[in-house]
Amino acid sequence: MANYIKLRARLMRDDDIAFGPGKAQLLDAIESTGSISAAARELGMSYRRAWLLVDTMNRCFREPLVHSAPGGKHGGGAEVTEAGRRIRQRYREMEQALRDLADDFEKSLENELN
Amino acid sequence: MANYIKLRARLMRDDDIAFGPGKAQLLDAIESTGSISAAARELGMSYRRAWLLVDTMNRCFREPLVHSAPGGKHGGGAEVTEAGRRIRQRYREMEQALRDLADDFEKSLENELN
DNA sequence: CACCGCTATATCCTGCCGTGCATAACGAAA
DNA sequence: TTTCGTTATGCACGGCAGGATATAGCGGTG
Repeated sequence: MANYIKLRARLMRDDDIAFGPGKAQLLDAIESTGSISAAARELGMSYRRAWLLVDTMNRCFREPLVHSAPGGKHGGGAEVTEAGRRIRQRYREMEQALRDLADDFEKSLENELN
Repeated sequence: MANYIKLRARLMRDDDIAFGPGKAQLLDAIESTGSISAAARELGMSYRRAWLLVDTMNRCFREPLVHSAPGGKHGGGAEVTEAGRRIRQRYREMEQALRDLADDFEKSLENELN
């Protein structure tokens, strides 16, 4: 039996999601593959979706988190900027702190379950 | 501009959601109205959905969180059990602790936004 | 200078979640 | 014993998020 607390923390800017778990994961994939399309393939999502996530991130923050360019060798590509890495790290730190806290509560709720 | 961190914590039991923010709110509404259907109306959700949420809760936990009965005066009704109140309170405490923690991180992320 | 893989964007299509609706059973009260 | 509002459950419809597909433009490299 897999009993656990599923957490989700999203940084909202008005009505759109500036940052969240999916976007953090996407930054990882872009960093390791060097392109949005390869990252999308790696994560099993459509290029459309990946591009929309990147676009939303870049629009929400002061500095872009991903720098991308068409053309060039093997067709340009994309890279995670300094700001991107910084924001991702802050987010991950928050995620970890939330996780630790949730785990403290987990047992007291879990032992009420079947 | 409404910038904030949206949090969601769900207690999972295998594949179904044993408890979460919607179920906590539903318990409140059942407590104040005395029936599942009135609670659903109050929250603007379908009776079907409300009933499914109650059913999932009751199946996941050792003791039922809601006791319900058909028939009777004005058609039976439903009430939140002692276990229901206890679990809801534990959950709310966790939610509050997570909220406080997230607020600490909020500013360091928020001031990167537009 | 043609090729290639990528970015960028629009349009169509689909699967899923939840609502709406319909129905049956229940049991206290009048 | 009739009435009434509820519990309990199934089924068909609709909205919408995301996938699939199509197309155009870009610019190093061979």
